[in-house]
Amino acid sequence: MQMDSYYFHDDAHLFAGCGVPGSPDLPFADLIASLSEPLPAVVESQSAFREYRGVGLELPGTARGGTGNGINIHRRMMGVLGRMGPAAEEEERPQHQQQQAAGAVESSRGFRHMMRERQRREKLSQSYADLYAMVSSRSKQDKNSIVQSAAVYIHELKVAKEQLQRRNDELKAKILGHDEQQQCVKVQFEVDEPSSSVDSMIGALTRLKSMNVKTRGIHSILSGQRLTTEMNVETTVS
Amino acid sequence: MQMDSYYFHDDAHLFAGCGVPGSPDLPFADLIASLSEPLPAVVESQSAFREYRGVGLELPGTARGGTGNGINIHRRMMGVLGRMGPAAEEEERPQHQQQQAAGAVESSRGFRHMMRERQRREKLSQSYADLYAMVSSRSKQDKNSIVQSAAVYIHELKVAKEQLQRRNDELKAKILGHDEQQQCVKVQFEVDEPSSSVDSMIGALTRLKSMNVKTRGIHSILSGQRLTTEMNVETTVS
DNA sequence: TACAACACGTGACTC
DNA sequence: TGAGTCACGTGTTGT
Repeated sequence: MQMDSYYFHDDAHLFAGCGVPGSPDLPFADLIASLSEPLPAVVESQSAFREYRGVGLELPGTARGGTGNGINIHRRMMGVLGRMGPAAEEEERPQHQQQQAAGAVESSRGFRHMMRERQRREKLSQSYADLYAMVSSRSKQDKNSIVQSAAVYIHELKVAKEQLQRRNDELKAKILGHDEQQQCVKVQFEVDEPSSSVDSMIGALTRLKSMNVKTRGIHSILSGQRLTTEMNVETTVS
Repeated sequence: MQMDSYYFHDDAHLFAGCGVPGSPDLPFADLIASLSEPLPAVVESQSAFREYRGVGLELPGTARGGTGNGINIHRRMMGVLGRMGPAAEEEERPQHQQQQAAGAVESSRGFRHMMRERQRREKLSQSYADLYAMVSSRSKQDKNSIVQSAAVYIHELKVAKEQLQRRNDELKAKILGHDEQQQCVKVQFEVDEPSSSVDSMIGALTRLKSMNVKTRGIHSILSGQRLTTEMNVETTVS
């Protein structure tokens, strides 16, 4: 008898989504959807897993961790071969406490393992959905596209951020006059009525300063009613 | 007899990685590692897949694509129930060409399916490795961490890029004088020798222009040897 | 010891 | 029909 070894526990329908993968608007949330109609308790195939890890021969000589991967499949095949024993379906066993406890332990272990894996998959699906929400404009809904698009998107964003940062620094340097392409020019003008023009010039200088025009030096000559001022201000070549 | 239904083809060891998942420096490339020692041809379990998709009952009444996810597990369970038939292990069959061809087709189909799935997994692992190279500084190596870190990283990069873009626009507006916080101030000065000062003023204006100081208006009065100029220039309050 | 993470083969489903 | 994708349960390995 060919057993499919699917674990259809009675409580499994509380967790199993078995969703529609190609659903276009719910990409990876099909596991969360709870089932509406209760299953009428068709099978109790827990006993089919009684021999679960029954003849697990261990083969401790396999060097784990490295390049020797071919041994693993051999090992597993040997396990499959060794596990080809009697099926032991749901007939009454000798009710020794040891066997009962062992069976319960084994069964609960497998069940917990399955549940953990199911939760893990669900969590991963949620992470996929979250990531897809970030790249949905440039990616398809399948996992590979999501991961690839995320990688290229992160790369693009990194590059864009870097050159934006550079451009920002350039602009800031331009404003602050810390550009190395700056030049000094002479701005020369004269005002009369220096008693009042001083204030106006100070105001003008203040304005110029507020315009981030940095003055390198000021040479002023007050002669009579005229104030001749020569400023070295920094400017930049465009 | 319980059959595990693992597909251990003879050529399978050419592709099967069976890697070490927790290898710390090769996170997802363990599939690529080829096997060194050839397996000495232990089993030929192709005939175990002779009844592969033998009793696939279809249940066409299930509305696919939507919220009806509970039907799927029922359907699959019905499939499992219905497939609990005679096993048909490796005994000699009547060698009809039709059955032979069918068996070859089925077997090769299952094998190709397995290979495709293996390639798909390998591709996905490569994508994971690529994505991990993008987020390796802030993520662990497991899949869930990679996907989650990628999501939050993309979010952070988006936010950073946006505010960098905003800051950039602000700086650009500050430079170009397109700030809405700008004010007009009067810069008033006078020069004599207007015949030569025109050029100097033009030069000064050019310099001011090259400094991105935008002039709103110029009012010049030439009286005698003096040029009185009043400019409205835009400036910004800090 | 139990748990977490993974790769695997497989059936279901979609296009 | 066939290729592609997915979720599933399972065995294995590292912590």
